[in-house]
Amino acid sequence: MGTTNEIAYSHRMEHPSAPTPGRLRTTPSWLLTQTAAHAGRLVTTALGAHHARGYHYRLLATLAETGPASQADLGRHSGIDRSDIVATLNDLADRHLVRREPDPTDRRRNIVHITPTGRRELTTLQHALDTAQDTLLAPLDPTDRRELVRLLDLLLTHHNEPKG
Amino acid sequence: MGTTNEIAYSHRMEHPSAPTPGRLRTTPSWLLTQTAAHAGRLVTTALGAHHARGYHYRLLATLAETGPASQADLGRHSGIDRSDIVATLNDLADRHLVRREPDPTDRRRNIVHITPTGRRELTTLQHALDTAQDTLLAPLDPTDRRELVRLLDLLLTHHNEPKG
DNA sequence: ATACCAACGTTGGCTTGGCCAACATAACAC
DNA sequence: GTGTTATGTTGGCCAAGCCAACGTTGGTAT
Repeated sequence: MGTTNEIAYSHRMEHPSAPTPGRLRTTPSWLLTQTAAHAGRLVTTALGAHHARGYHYRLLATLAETGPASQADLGRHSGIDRSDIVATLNDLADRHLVRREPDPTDRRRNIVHITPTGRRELTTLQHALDTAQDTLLAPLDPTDRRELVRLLDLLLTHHNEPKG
Repeated sequence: MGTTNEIAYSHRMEHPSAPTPGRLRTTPSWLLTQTAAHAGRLVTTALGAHHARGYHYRLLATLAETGPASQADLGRHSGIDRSDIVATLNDLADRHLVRREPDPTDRRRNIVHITPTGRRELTTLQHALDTAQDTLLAPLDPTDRRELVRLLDLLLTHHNEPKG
């Protein structure tokens, strides 16, 4: 525990690359956030090539899966805050990837539709993302990839539905 | 591939909690960023109770491991940008957890020392973080935990040293 | 019916983490 | 000496994730 790490440091050391710490390399939260950062960079780059961000893809994907939905429902399904939904939908609507229509049965709600153009854009983004996944998982064989997905899914499921 | 997902949606559906999408649940980058978000919340909360943020802990931990170091070296070891190092060190120095001294052999550099108080604070933060790790990994048995760490470490190592 | 409360879309703002550009100073290489 | 590189620092940007508030509308209880 309270070991005093008075390591004699050599001034003029020439670290070639980036010698990563030791404590952190076994800290799950550190590993998660760091790998997530790498993943995020890959995804951002992949989507950025098509002028999209993570929220754009997430909303299009959610919309394609659930069908037309209210903004509140979209938020619940995609895990995006109501307020961020608004801004993202504005972007998507400006590019005609999405259409807002009033819900005749509830004048508070908008029913959001994905347009054919939006569906095409989603396909494009999906391809870009698939490539990014491959780059991300490059060092893992198929078995390890499935294992990783399994473990992460376990964590996500557990922390999403606290139930009690 | 291009399957048209025209799912008939039931207006007035009463989703109790948050029905997560399907495409995303098998997308590694999504799983990573989402679990990382959960991890981040836990860490932020844990550290926040002691008025610290991630950068504060990272710097203190790095400092304790490497011993006194220049700010540039700290940045390289911790993976934090030079400019962010400055601000974080300002915070830490204000709370006397860290001390900046001029490097007599190189007047550009500061040699940053962790103070005894800083070391105590680090221990406190470490405890808080350890607890957070347990909360994070709650649904995983020891074998799965080791497996997760192994896989994430593989990814991190691969993406950190591109070698080429 | 009236009063109350909950949900919706929207606006605006805030925080973390991660970047990048620029600049003055200082060290180093030629 | 000239030019290049490293350092600390300032200031700014972006994406993701939040939260509070407000006006409008629906539903519920009285």
